[in-house]
Amino acid sequence: MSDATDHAAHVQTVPARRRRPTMRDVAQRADVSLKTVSRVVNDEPGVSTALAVRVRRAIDELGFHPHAGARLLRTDGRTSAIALLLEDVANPFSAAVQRAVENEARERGVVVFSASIDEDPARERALAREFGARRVDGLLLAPAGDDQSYLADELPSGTAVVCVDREANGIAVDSVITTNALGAAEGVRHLAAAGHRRIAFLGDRRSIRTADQRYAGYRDAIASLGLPLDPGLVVHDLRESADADGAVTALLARPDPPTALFTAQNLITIGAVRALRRLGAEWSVALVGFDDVLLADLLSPGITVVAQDPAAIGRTAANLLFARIAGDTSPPGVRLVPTTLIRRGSGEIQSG
Amino acid sequence: MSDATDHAAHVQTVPARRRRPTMRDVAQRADVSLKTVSRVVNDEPGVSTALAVRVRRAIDELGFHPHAGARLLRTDGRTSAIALLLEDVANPFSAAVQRAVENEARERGVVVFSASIDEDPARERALAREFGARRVDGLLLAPAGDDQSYLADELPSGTAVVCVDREANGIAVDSVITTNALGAAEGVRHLAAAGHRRIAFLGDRRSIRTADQRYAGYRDAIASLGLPLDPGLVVHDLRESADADGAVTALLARPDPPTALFTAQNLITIGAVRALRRLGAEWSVALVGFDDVLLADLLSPGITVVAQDPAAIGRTAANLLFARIAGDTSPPGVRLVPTTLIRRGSGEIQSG
DNA sequence: CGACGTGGAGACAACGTTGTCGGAACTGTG
DNA sequence: CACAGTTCCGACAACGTTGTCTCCACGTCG
Repeated sequence: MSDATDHAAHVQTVPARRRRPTMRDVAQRADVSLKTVSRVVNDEPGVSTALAVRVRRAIDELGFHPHAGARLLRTDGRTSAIALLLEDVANPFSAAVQRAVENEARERGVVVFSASIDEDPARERALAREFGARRVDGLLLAPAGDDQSYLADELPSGTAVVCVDREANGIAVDSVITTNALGAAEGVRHLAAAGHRRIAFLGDRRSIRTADQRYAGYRDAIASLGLPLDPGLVVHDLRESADADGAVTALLARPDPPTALFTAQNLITIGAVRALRRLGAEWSVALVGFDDVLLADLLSPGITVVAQDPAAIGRTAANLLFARIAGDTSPPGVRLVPTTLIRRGSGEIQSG
Repeated sequence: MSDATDHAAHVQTVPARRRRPTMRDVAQRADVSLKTVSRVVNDEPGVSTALAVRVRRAIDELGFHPHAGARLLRTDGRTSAIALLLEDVANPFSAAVQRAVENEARERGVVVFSASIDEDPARERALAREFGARRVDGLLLAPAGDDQSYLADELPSGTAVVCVDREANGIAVDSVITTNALGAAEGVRHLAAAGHRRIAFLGDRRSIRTADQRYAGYRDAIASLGLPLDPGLVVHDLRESADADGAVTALLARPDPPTALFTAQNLITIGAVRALRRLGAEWSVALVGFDDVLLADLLSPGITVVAQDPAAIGRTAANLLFARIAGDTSPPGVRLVPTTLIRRGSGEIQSG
């Protein structure tokens, strides 16, 4: 058994803290001027090979590392860093977006600061300020609050901003969002096509713009299908899996229960599935969820979903941001990323 | 339908790029000295209220934002930033670790840079250098390569380092890791307790230390149970879900197939489940997976797993790192985070 | 042989901030 | 009124780096 392998051999201890060597130290050791060291470090021309070698040896011997902050100060250029503010990096959707952004950033040698907002507008603003002070080149933001006009105050002018997953409000910036209303409507119509007339809606807080758009899609689809909109079948404000579980349990206990469920967010979908299982109703009540879930295909029945494309969202947003950083000044707009209906069984259960 | 809501009203355009205001500009406008502005910004004593008000108004009018880089340069203090280098932020395990680290960092007003290494040692080193140049206070690293002695060269002296999920090699730093061998052994013994004698092992690349430790646990358990170690039942090098699917298919096609599977990583577990389903063997072949999977409880049968505790790992590692940053110089060591066996059905299928 | 590039190298200032110190304007005391 | 003690404020230097300019030692060409 070897959970903690022995690594006493070849250990190189981290040197004790001391003043970090600077270019001046290198210059002294190599017996050249400060500027010559700078030239070598930046691969500027105009240094003879002999000197360059001497300088490089001094750099190695001293363990010199250029100070990115000082360089930035002098050049006042880009920091080659962007900030990514998402709802919660642990949510699979956010994680996929983050990964896509990182891929784009990597290609450009840009690093990514990331942080979770947790649906807290105050935290959203504080984080924006924080990263603004660090002079990020751009900010990718999934807004939690309903007004982002504060960005004009908190961000140094010149900081590019692109919103992901949700639109910004009160400020003119690009947004990249899922076709929430269209996708939700498609999911609802899919259920109606299987004969369902009593389709429940289970959603997150309506203050979340995407949640509201998905509800709008539900409402529109119900109306265009000529079905009555029964407020008793609509539940908002579900924040976590367990809330959805409870809501489904309550809905199915009604005298006139729904025959189909539309769950408007991934954690809600999971809670609903749990409830249906417990009630033994997974094969009698139809279900379509918004946003895909890992393993959804392996359940019985498989979960039919309106899948988002987080990778496309992240990629598109990152590209827009880098274009802005590079100087693109075209009028900002909204990019829509389409959804895909994936049939797996739960959404094809017939009514009655 | 309203996926793109109209936000033409109340739009406040981002000002065009211009020189960002500095303290000097503020000083000029408020008709005070540069230093007085500095005092106000940092809430230092020794400024009359009247002046402070004037300065603050000037700051607002100009939209001044302190330059974190310049401040750092002067104080040569902490950057209040740490870097988090994980295998892949999109993997649920990594995402959970990241989230836990972020929680700890948030309490301390520290921001987190994060990046994915993707099992590429060269990238690991490049990222370490990158963040070192940005003078992060500390580095949280899930090493991909098998030697981290390069850290002594790439990192400015004084940068704290703690390894997560995997131990470092060639350098004396703290590590926080799961009890991989013990956990794997427990999973295997659990299968043996259900009467299985032919238990297959499916694992990732052995170059990954955790993968190797889990295999060691498997081997030790098999030996201590007095079972023969059949090399034909051991498959390494499974990199993704599909690889595992193929491996299981091949194993079960053998004349003497295993009656139980131990899958040593979450994606491998998923691939194995897919294969079992396709072969209709999910109720006849037992399965225990290492690392938990979302929705594992809703499958039929539920997937029995040896669950890791990524939140505890992240929390512990972050706390260790902050202690080091604060000056803790006690000898570095390895912290082990225990696993938990969660019985859900697939691991309790009896042999024969 | 003199004027002229040309390429290598260094001196100096500047980026935006903060620490140190010194000075001016008050206050209260003998 | 002289004096010390406060309180408030500003001049200056420094942090580590890079842009600009200058200088010097070459060779080269007319």
